[in-house]
Amino acid sequence: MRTDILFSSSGPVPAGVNLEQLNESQYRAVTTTDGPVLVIAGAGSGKTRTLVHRVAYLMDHGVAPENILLLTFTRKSAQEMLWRAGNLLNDTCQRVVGGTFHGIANMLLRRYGAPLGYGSSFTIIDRADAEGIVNLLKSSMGLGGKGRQFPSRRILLNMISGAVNKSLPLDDLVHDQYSHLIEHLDDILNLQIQYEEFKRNHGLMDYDDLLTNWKRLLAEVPEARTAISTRFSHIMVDEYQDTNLVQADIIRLTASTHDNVMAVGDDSQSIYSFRGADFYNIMRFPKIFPDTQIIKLEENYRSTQPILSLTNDIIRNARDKYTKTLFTRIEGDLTPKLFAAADERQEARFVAAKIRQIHEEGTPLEEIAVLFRSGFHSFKLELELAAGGLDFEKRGGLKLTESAHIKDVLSFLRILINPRDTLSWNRILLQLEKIGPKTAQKITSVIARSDEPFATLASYPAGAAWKKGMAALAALFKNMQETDSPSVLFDKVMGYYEPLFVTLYADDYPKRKKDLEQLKVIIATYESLQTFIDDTALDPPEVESGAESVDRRKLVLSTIHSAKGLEWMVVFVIGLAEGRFPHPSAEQGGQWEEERRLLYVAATRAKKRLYLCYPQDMMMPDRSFHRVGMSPFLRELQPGLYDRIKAENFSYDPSPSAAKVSVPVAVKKSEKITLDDLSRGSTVLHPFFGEGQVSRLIKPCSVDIAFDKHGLKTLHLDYAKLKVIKR
DNA sequence: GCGTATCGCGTTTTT
DNA sequence: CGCGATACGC
Repeated sequence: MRTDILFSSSGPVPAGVNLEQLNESQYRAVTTTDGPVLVIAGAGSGKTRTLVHRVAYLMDHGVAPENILLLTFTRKSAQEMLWRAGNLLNDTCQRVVGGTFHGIANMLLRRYGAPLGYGSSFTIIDRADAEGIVNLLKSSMGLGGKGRQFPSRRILLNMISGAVNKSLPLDDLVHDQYSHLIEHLDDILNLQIQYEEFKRNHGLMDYDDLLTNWKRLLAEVPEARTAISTRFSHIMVDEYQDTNLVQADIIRLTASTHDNVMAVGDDSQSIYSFRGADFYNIMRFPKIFPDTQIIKLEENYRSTQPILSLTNDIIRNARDKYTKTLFTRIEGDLTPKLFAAADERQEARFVAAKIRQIHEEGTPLEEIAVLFRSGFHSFKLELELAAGGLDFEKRGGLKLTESAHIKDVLSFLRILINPRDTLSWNRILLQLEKIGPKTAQKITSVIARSDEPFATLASYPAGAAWKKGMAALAALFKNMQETDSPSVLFDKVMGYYEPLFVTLYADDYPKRKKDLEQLKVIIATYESLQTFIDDTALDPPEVESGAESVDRRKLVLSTIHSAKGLEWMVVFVIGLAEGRFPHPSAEQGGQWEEERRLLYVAATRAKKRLYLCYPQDMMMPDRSFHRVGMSPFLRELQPGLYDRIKAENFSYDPSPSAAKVSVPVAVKKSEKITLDDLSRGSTVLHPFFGEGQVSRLIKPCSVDIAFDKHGLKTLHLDYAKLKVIKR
């Protein structure tokens, strides 16, 4: 057994182990084996590293991997940790049980049979499906008519799920957060009842149900509680500040026989209260688990001091927080920059031009990110980047499983698992000619009530116009019931769907076709259709064709929420204007503080350079233009912590699309320049900086160039689009 | 008159 | 993408 290998200064280092150094606090956290531990960790303090090492440490001290439960919020982060722990031990950690709260809930509920009358057979529905149900119910209840200001289904769903997660009656919640909706309270309560009933009748479980059922399993079935609690002797929870009350209860109950819980979190990064996360959970942890050891991780391993000073100042005015004093030993002195653009267009151009410049100075594109509050804030920038030929990846927008054509295909498969899945039936029926919402709903309601749904479909009295379509559909399902291999089923669905698909999406058919091919690859890795369906609802796979994943040198555009836990060398935060950040509806009410933390999360993603940008002239909801100031969070900052960039000091090419698109193409086609093509004193031409002389060659492929107009720059030859004028 | 097809526009954040 | 308003066909 390798013992104490994890703290590099205190033990022997076995060969082949890629050891990351731990500091003293991290080491203490890693090596505390029994009893509750709360780790308060600042941004970039090596939380993940600490958890990874702890998994390895426990296994090294005789804890069987299957007794370790690692709870995270995204599957990606669970996978990353297990992979790194496996590396550390020169072994795989596949037997460690690591996953998302929802994934583990699904596993346990199927194993023990879900309480609440579901049995062990249910279909997990994602948020879009839940919205669909609410919409369906709204129209059947006659709500949302023309003149009435009934709240949108998104708000309704947030309220319903908020009530579950916060264990509050819905009317309290409405008083608390949605006072402007109080006149609709009766309708909302009624809708909630209908929604719960609908799910139960159709064997559908949403995210909230997964958790409440897990909690009830633990709380109400003593044998299950004992079995689960003894099975998982060590529980670790990442991002504890993002847990809601139900999740906190789950953790307490799961640990009921041993209290071996280690929770890691940063109260300053709590940004998910809208989905029930309770900021005070992390404050309460020591009370829930008496004798908790509290360990603080205060050293920052990500950002330079100027960035850290600015982010500390953002959080300085927060109301409640654990006091942490973050420090760093990372060197670097680039002060964060603040750019006040005239309007959105100039903001977009500034960011695009600056990205191009930084990229050509040698920073790879995948080390640059642009962050914003809401998905649509980046629209202008997306246009600008596309015009300039810069490749980017947008996150936090549409997921693969949210695009219409993928949903279509999944619907067939989901019906096979759960023939009473009304939403999927609806979707498929609507594809047929001459069947609209009304007809589809009629057919669906008959099918859902039937004991033999497929037979009912085949014998449904079809109208003359759509008889043929119905017959084809019935034939497909008859055919599909002959096998249970996921990839064979997929092919059968495509045999039926492809002709429809071509006419349905005639305009962008090839692009969507690629997505479907990708889906086929993913589905082929599954042995059971059930697992595939669950996974796509819980954590949709990313859209990434094989070719792109090899060469993924892409700039990232992301909502701040989707950027949590990640880091980049260079980060731009855009749209930091009044009325955009904080979100307008947060201005009164309890959301204000959370918006501040959101800005904190955004700014702490940056390692070396941080740019804060805002447009001074913006279109308002009523489509008029108004002059606005910078976000109130920026106004609070001490002025010395950032430099202002004046708009007039930054010139940009007024016609980027014509000039700039042609340059990269031409350079790509011609052979790449290497160090052999250059020597000291060579004259080169750069599309942005103009002419300059090479002053120094840096192995393996960088050069210093003194530009006539822009001074000395270090450029990376793989990225800079240089032309040699004189060797 | 009911139901289906079509076009234009606005969009908080999401496991 | 999805909603609402409007236009067309049975």
